[in-house]
Amino acid sequence: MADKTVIGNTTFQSRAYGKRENKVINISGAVQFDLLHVLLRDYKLRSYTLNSVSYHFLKEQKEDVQHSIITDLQSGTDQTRRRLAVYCMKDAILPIRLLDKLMCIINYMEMARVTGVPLSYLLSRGQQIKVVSQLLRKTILQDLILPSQKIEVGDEYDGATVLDPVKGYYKLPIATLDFASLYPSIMMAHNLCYTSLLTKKAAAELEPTDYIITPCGHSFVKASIRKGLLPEILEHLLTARKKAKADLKKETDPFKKKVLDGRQLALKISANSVYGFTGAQVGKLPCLEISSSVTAFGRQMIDRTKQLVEDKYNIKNGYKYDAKVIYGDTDSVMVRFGADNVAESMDLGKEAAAFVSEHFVQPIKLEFEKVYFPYLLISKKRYAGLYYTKPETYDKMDCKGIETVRRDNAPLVARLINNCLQKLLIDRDPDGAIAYTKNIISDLLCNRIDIAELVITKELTKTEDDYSNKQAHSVLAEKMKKRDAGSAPKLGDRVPYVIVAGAKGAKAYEKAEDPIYVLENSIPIDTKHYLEHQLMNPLMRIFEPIIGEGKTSNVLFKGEHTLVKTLVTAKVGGLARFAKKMATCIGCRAVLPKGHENSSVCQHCKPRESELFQKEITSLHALEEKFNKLWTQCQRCQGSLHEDVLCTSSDCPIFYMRKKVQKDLLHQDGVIQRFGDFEW
DNA sequence: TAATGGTAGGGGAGGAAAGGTAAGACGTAT
DNA sequence: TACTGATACGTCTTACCATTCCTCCCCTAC
Repeated sequence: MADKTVIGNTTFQSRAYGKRENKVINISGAVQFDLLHVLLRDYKLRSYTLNSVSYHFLKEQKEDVQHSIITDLQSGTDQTRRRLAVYCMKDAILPIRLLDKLMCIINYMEMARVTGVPLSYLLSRGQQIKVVSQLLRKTILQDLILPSQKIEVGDEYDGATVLDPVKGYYKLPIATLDFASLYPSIMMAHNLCYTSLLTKKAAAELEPTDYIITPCGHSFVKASIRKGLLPEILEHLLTARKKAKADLKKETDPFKKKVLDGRQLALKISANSVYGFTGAQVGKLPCLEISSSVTAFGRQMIDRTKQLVEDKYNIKNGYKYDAKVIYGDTDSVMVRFGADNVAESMDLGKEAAAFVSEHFVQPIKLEFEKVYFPYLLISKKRYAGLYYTKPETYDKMDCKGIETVRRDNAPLVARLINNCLQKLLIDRDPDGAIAYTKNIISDLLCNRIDIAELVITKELTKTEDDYSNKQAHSVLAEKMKKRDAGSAPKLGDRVPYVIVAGAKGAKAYEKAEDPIYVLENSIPIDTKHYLEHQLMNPLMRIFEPIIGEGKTSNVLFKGEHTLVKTLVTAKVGGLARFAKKMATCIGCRAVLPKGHENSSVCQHCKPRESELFQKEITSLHALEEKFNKLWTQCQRCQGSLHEDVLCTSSDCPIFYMRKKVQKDLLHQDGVIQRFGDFEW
């Protein structure tokens, strides 16, 4: 007998995944596997609409039909109902294709098997349940019972050390040494577990050789006396991962290769979340003695590593150069050995990794991972460089923390910075980068940048009332709710917006607007805001170390390219409401005298009227051609060349272009109309 | 209600507070 | 000579601004 299916509300909240409100239904005998949740958890994207995700992974789009049109389509003709059906079918087929392509089911099944939780838990619950499940698997073998602890909120504990970076642009290879699975290996090496934790009293009764005292003053009994559960779980996970990695290397079939890769990834994630579990204060079994000891060991180790490397690799000890640790974060150190070629740096890196590993308890191991050459170190957690794993060629350009990998800026910024870095790091062509940047700035100020490139998105992490400061995306979300509650962003959604021209001194949240609304109402963009608040600082940060402090600002932001601004006037709000539009001459833009408002040109330009008419006709044709191209492209996308385009996909650059050209076309048509009585 | 991995850190934006300046108010001397 | 009004000038208050600092918020590194 099947249960009655009912709809319920759930909220899920965690620091990693944010807060979301969902509807749930119970279906007996079937596992519900929501692709949206998979994507939200596993991929960091600028937008999570089916359209945008499909384009991202499958390079395929679907028609986006606004909910208000659906009723019209249904109650229309056979033809419109057919379109609705196609739309619905696409809605169903795309998720399946995505599931397939991303191998979601396979990876999630692997995870479920490794951690021992039902498949549905992986999407409806957090990380903790997986660790609890593994703990229970172990405790049952040892006849232990997991206590049901009352949750009490304690203080936060100290985390990892981030070494102060020696900022700058490095033209010498920088070797990177990493501890492999740092926190799990610390827990294994020092036998840190609930079952090995000693009270002060218990420690006093033991021989000093039987237990260790961690850097933050907690005592744990050694594995020889009693081996902890957590180290056992971790061992199991990491040996399984090693095996999966070895199998992965042997495997030739690309499909099975992906499966094994998914498996080893799942194992890595599980191992890492064991530490997080002990530090999760709002959790099943928090144990800050363990988590704070783990981080304390980590802090000690990174300082030690820095010292060991710098003390050994110097001219005094017979090496060619003095090595210098220029940066390090949690489990890694970046070393400038001084060698000027990648191969030599790699050799030194490998040697140093082996040397340092000797100084730590098994299974802690420092590994040589890669060389950056050249390397641009901007600040803590922000750097870029060419990534070498073999001496011959670089594998990729690696960017950490900077605008190219962040989702909370305009795509224009990410693209510009990325291209500049390519020119600076790969081509080593600062002049080319500067010229390119100037071009883009000029394009921006002249309104030649496509609006899709200017859309900023931010996640709505709480409801309006919970925000103590006004934020652009939350204020806009509220505004959109008033316009149309159905399509407005909800809690946990990413809100797209652009900054439009507004009164002088207006706050950003007053100038944020829905991109589609902007298009439909031809609201001008505040290009200056984009230059000053989006482009300027990131550009300064990457250019300054390379072309020199002080002069960057002059080179990039002063000069002709910033003067070609076209004046834009707002059509809504501000003073614009009181301004009266005057008819101007199409030839010279002079204001037409009273009584002549309907003419096309002024007296002065009259002789050139036919020439001007030709010019306007030409640009009309150009626009028409452009529009036709975009229209056909959209028709192709919707899969029929015989029907109107209804799509309003706010993630599609073509949609924005089509809308813009449509507006331009209308305007141009108006211009032509003014020549009305022109005689040939 | 039950359930929600961790800390470190950069950087943009808003908002309060402290600081600077010009205009006006007021008093005084001539 | 006494009184009054006009003017100039200095000091204080006030309103308005730009700047600084702190906090919130988002996102990322590990």
